[in-house]
Amino acid sequence: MLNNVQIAQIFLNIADLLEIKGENKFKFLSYRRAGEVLADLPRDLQAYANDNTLEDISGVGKAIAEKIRELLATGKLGFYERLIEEVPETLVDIMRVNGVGAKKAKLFWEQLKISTLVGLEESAKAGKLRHLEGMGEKSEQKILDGIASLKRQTGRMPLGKAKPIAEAVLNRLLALPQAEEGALAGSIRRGKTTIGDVDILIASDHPIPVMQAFVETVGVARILGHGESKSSVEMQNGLQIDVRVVPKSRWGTALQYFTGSKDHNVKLRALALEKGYSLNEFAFSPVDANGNILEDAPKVTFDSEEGVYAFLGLPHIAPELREDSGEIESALKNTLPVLITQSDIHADLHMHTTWSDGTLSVKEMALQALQRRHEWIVITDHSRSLGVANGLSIERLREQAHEVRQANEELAGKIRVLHGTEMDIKADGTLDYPDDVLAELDFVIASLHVSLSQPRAQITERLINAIRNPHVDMIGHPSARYIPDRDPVDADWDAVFAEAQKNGVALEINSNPRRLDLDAPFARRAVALGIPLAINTDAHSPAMMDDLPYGILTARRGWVEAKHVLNTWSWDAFSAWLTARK
DNA sequence: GCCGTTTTCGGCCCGACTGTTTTCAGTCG
Repeated sequence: MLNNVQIAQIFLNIADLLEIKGENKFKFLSYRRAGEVLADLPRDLQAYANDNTLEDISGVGKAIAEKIRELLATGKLGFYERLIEEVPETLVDIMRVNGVGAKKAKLFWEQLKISTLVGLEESAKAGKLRHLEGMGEKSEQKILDGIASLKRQTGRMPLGKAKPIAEAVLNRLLALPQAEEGALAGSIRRGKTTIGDVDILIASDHPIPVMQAFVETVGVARILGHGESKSSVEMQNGLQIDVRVVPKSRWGTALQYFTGSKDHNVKLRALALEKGYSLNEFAFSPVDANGNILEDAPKVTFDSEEGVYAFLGLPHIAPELREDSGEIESALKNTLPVLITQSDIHADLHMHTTWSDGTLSVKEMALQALQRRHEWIVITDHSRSLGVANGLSIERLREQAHEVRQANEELAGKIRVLHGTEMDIKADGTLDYPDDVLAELDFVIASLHVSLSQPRAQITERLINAIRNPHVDMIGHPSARYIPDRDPVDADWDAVFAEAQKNGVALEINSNPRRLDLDAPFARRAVALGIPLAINTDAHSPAMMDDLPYGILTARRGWVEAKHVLNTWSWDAFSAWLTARK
């Protein structure tokens, strides 16, 4: 059976092929939008189909819902098969080359019978492209550069890797005397799990020297564009960075605009039009009844984002929510969530020590946690079957209890240290410690680490079996994905969530930027179902304790409030929750 | 093809940069 991502990809391909065909713009845009939405759903499309709620998905109407049903039922789509007989499917690869869009793809295909990336590269090398209308030597070279770049690319970069690079570039630009203000915008500011390219915004009345400094930044491999107020570069590690410079007086509209997402902005502009204004990155411009800008009328500008939203009659919408997934409707009704912030967290329920594969002792971890103002932590080393991580035998687990007790005595009044485990859910579905051992612990995490490619039924059964054990308090990194190398496990998440809801078992949002698991759409679903969450670092070293901001970003993207998260609660509330579970 | 607190029909965002042009189309975000 096709999964959501595969079905989404088919719609994205349809969009590209329809665009090449010259089909109505809004038609192919609808397919593209559907593709983008489907890739990010928190449930299987089959589940929506079963509930008859496919058309409740934003961007999915009657026609696309019908196509999804056909794909689910047969694994094929007649419409798509007929389309790729007309337009070669491989043209979508050509459109991935920087500088090649639908029109160029069509041109190469019709004039030179080029339908593959290899064919495009050969023709460009042979100097055949330059003679086509609208093409020249420079465009031909640009295409060759684009193909080379595509070959280097390893896909989107994890947030945790891209963000520090982006911040370093931003700080260099902010050090320039001409730069008045600067910020990361785009998907990094929204906290997306993976980053396609980096957007940086600088406020300055002297953009040219800022642009010059940017394209000369250390680590730049290639300059993709270099204008007065906008430039793009490709870094040596393949990351693309775009910088825009705007005057300080327009900072608010510009930061809003360049933070996106595209769909969020489209909705905001529609809202602006209802109020008689056209909104762009510079200002609100009054329009006439036909939507034409009144050139003589004064434009409205804002130096803060709050001003932009207020002008539209909205409270400020946090960047993490700006995905057009209901945030504007919610803002209009004044029912936006009060999103969790890092300062709400005062505990960490998942951390490792030298007892298994961590780098510090129990007390040393506790001292590190204390430095980060935590009130309590849970030591959760690996369990016995995870040999590669030096998992604890029952005997060693009991010895560790003594060390935890000792740390508590030494740190009394400063921080509480709880004794827990990150216990493996074994391949056969059984748990790694017997119930009587689990009963001795303060907090029990159950996690998947092995046999992650099992079929759906088996993975689901393992998770559900763990949730049903009365001693299990939380499922750690539930999908076990590892970005970008390992996909999430294939499970019936509807069933898993239902079981967690029934048993009051918490689900983790793991802050490790390679995990970020639960992902935001799943976190949002957990909130809707009233399943408690915990945002933990899974720290194996003190440095990893500082990954917490990534977990917070993910939670905020999932509309999570502090009250939904166990480690924001007071000690009394948390211990009462634990006691009630025992 | 989708969508609706004006609408079930008639809208659907818009500017910078590039390379090719002699005034603009294509691409991108």
